[in-house]
Amino acid sequence: MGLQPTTERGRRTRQRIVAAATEVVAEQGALGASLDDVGARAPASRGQLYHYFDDKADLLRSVADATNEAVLSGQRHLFAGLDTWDGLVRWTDSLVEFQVQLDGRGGCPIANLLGQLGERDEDTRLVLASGFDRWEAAIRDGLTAMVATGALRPDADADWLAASTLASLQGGLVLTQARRDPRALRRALDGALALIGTYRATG
Amino acid sequence: MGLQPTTERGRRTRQRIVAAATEVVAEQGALGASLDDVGARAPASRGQLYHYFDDKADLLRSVADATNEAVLSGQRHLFAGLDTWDGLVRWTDSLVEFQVQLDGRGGCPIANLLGQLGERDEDTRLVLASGFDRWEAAIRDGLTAMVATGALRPDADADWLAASTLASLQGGLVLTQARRDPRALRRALDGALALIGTYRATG
DNA sequence: GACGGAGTGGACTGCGTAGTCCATTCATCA
DNA sequence: TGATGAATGGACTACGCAGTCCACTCCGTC
Repeated sequence: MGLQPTTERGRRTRQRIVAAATEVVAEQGALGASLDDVGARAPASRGQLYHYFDDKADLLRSVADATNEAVLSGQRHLFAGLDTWDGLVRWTDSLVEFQVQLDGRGGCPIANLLGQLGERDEDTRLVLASGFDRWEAAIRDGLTAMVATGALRPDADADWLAASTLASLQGGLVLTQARRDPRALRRALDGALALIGTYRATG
Repeated sequence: MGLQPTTERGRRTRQRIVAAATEVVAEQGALGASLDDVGARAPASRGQLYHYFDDKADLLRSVADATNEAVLSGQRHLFAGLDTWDGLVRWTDSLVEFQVQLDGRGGCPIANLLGQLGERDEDTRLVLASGFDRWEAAIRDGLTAMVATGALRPDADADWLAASTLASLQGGLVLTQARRDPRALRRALDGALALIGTYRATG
């Protein structure tokens, strides 16, 4: 890891670089993003880039972390509602709506980075895996609460359902990106909802 | 598209180049694979590369096609059995077992290419989408047959279940790659099986 | 007001890469 | 056997890139 900034000014510069790099990487891919691009976007000079990061791989690790934050913070307000059936449905609706706005472009930024860097940099892979872990945990917490409140039957396995739901979401995003059609995500999430639905308490 | 070979010798050379490129791209990624690497692996000279392909993007389109073939032909013998519950289970077992052998590395080659090229080359995106289409069709055909034989209830929507199952598979592969743990795929596919299972005819 | 360390700017180097070019070889057929 | 077009080999060009280097500015402290 490069030098940590010790002043407020340095802190802002470093963060500006990471934000710019995250954007450029999302647009051009990790290998396609050049340090010249990042420097121009930030803006930041070569000296600044190498003052705060050891090399490009080090910068990309920070980009992975920032990407986790961007994806998860975009859903934070919906995670809280995952402890009710309606909240679960609203969350899926919101994910689909977001893909509609994007015209089915881009897929999941975390998964994209994983595909580009996962087999090339072990540290980056672990960062991205932790993003998925937090995502899955948010779903699991909601489902666990539903079991606790009796909204789901006690035999519902929240761990399994959460893992399976995140997989449906990720796969739905892959197919949506391939086809430029958010209905692929809709159908995948409907599958996940239907599976969870089989554990809804009757009455 | 570059020149099509007119002789048998040329045909073999072109195909040797595509096979080598497909390997190199799988290992290094699309942007990371250099034409020097491909030429060394085939082996083939610069002149040969540019005799059969317009440029690197053109070669990558053929790589996408070859990747589809490689992934789907590896499962062809299992697709035939997708018209029974046991065959469905065997198919999922085989996918998981394959990931165990790979140590959870690599993910889905089609999805990886999509992430790297899908937003940069529309033709390549369409090639990869057709790979997913064929994959989904194989699943759908099996489920449709199960409805026809009465193994699944008539109200089972084979289109939706096939789309949802492929999404679970793709998402399971993403999570498996992130965590280096094939159990992520196992749980995702168990979710897909459980959903299909809710439509099994009782008796 | 000068000292020192954090932060900055940007020229420069070396190398890997995509793509060009052309001379040469191979295979077929008259 | 010589003509022809496909196929081949490989040197070469132009350029973009990661990474280096160093002079310089900023700013708090004594």
